[in-house]
Amino acid sequence: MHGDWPRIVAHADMDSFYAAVEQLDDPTLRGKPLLVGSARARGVVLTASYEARPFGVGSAMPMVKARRLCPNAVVVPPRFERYQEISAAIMRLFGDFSPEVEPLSLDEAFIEMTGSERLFGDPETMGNRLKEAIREATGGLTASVGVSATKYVAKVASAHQKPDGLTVVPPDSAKAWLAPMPVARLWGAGAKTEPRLVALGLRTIGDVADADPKLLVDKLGKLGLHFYTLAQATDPRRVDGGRKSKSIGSENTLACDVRDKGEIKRHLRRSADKIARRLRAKGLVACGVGVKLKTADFKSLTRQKQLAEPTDVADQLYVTGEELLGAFGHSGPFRLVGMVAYDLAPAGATAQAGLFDTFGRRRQLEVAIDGLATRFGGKVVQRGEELGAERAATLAPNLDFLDDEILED
DNA sequence: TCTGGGGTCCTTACCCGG
DNA sequence: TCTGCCGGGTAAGGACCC
Repeated sequence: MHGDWPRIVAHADMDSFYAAVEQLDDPTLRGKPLLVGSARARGVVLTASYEARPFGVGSAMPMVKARRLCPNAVVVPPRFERYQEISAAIMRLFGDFSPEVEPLSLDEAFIEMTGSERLFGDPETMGNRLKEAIREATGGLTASVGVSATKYVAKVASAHQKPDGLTVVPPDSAKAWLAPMPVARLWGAGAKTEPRLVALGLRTIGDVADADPKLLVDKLGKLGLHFYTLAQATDPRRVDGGRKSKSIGSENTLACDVRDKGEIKRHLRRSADKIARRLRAKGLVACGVGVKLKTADFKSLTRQKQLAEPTDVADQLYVTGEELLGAFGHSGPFRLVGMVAYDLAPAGATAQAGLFDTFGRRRQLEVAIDGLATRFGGKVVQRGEELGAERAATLAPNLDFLDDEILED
């Protein structure tokens, strides 16, 4: 029935997750068209229940438009903590199936199932077991699952039959299975890139698979090669359960556009508070801060800056944000104010050191403090990423010197 | 009809030092 | 000393995803 499976990758995607959770928690909402999203001015639909979708409403649609299309819909504001709670339970459940689970968002994840046939059966049985486990653990939420030999095909497969679907695509038929689909299904081809592909005469994924890869790279750069690889169904990316977040942000679209510096600063302050709280909750510090403004005509402007010292303190984020505000050569009005913390590193675990590398250039390094305790077990960390021994030796040829520097702190 | 909030990744521009 | 080139690092912006 199925030939060689060099790898087995599952992709699980919860069906209209936020709306389904609301219907789970409040039985009176079941069977009704439901829109989850802010009902404030300028709000959009986060998720529409399946009962609402026949009216033509969907994610990212302005709430006013959705209500016009579906006047009988119930609108409820999102409860992210609740979705997070259920998401965490589902991700833990996936951990019972595989040590390699890569969440993509609250409601979907890749699960590396290679080598698990003996425990969970053939790919189709695996998929059914995943679905059943989710239903049981959540008290009735459904997921759509795709199983194939690569991440991309598994992801397309999970979307193939929704809701409550299971699609298994054996590796030897994956390329042919993708071929008739429109190029918009390529991961990374959105509103801007899809027309570019069509303009090149490429309408289906099969067209891209048969195209000259040199032409694709020439016209689309790295993205072109990415599309070519996807279209061959040979996507080599591994399921990566160890991804760390690279930034934490908070932004707000205002009820009406503002010019007033004082009001902009108040929003900045709120974002700084929120970000600092989330940094501390995750045990992280930020080494950089950015401010984002969106003009009334939808152009987004950003300014960013490295911090003198990594921080998880709202005041320090805010002070830098305030400074950056002066660097915008635009007086508004603005419809959105936001802040981002980036270059995240584990809090407390690192201290900064400036030192000169073998080329005599000054480098910012961070040294794990828990490593200092054992003096010779120290890891060298740069921007939160552990450096390999070889690279660390190049940047910091004398770890003793580095230890001494830090111990004097 | 009027466009959210959370992110990631890529490209381009520019500065700096050698 | 000036100029060009190159590479690394950083900043800004844009496209995309859910």
